[in-house]
Amino acid sequence: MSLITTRSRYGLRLLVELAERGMAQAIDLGSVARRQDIPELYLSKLATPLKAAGILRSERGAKGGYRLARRPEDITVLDVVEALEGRSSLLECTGEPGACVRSGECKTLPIWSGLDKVIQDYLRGISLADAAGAAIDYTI
Amino acid sequence: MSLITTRSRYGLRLLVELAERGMAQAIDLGSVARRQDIPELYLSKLATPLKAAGILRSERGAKGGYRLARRPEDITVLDVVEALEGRSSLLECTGEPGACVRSGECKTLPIWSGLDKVIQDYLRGISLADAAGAAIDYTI
DNA sequence: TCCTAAAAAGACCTAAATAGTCTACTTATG
DNA sequence: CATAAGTAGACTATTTAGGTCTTTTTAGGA
Repeated sequence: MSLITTRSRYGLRLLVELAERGMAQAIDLGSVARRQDIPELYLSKLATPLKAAGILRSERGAKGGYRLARRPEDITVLDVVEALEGRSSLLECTGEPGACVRSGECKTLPIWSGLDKVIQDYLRGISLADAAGAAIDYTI
Repeated sequence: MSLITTRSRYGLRLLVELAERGMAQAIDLGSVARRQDIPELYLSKLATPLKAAGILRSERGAKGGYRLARRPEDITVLDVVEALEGRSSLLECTGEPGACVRSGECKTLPIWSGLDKVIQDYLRGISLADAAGAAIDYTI
């Protein structure tokens, strides 16, 4: 239950690179892996859920590779994180109702739910197009 | 590198209960553990870093126990999370400068730094007094 | 048509973090 | 001085994260 693991971090770097290179041609993972210093076999495992989420399209065979399935403006960082971390919520107790028997009386649950919302709102507000653009200071 | 583990969740429940019961009398962990359904031995291990962080005070001997070291209004959820998770940042690559050799060129780093800030600002904005009060909807 | 480059799929492995337990010891109050 | 409490540290189990290996499938080009 880690919020941001290397899955999200590697995956986002892959997608930002694809966004930068445009959607015209398919790009093979090996070249991305080399440029980004990410193990190719590991990166290839991240591609599967990204395809399932409708973020990537793949083309097999020679001259094959990956390209974005949608425009960079239409893919948010939240889409990527959810596809790769495989859950919508960062906490068991806020995820499914009934996960915690105390949820009715628990005074801390709203705090974690609120945190969840803050995180999701932030990640939803950044698109791949934003990320691919010039270095932006999101901390302001 | 998990953002919110049972350490933070259990620890916050302990502190909220102490905040609710006031600072007048020391409260023993055993009774908190029973009411909150938390293994007492595990809870007792969380007390140590909370003491070190100046959040809890302990009193030994018969009629001993724990009480808050500061007023509930002056303890934020961020204080608690940092004391229990033992780190200030949720990501290696944003934590220490130089942790990632690519940080100069990395287009995704500012996104994670911004996330870090958003989370810290949120947690810093909630005090134990807030949490102990009536159920608040922090998601609004 | 065969060769090669690329994705697909799934088993497998290792290390680290998390959650929790056990035991022995120390301290303070009634 | 008995007892209820905290202190300290080793120990264990489970899960997750990170990464690797192998085989198969697909498509383009000489």
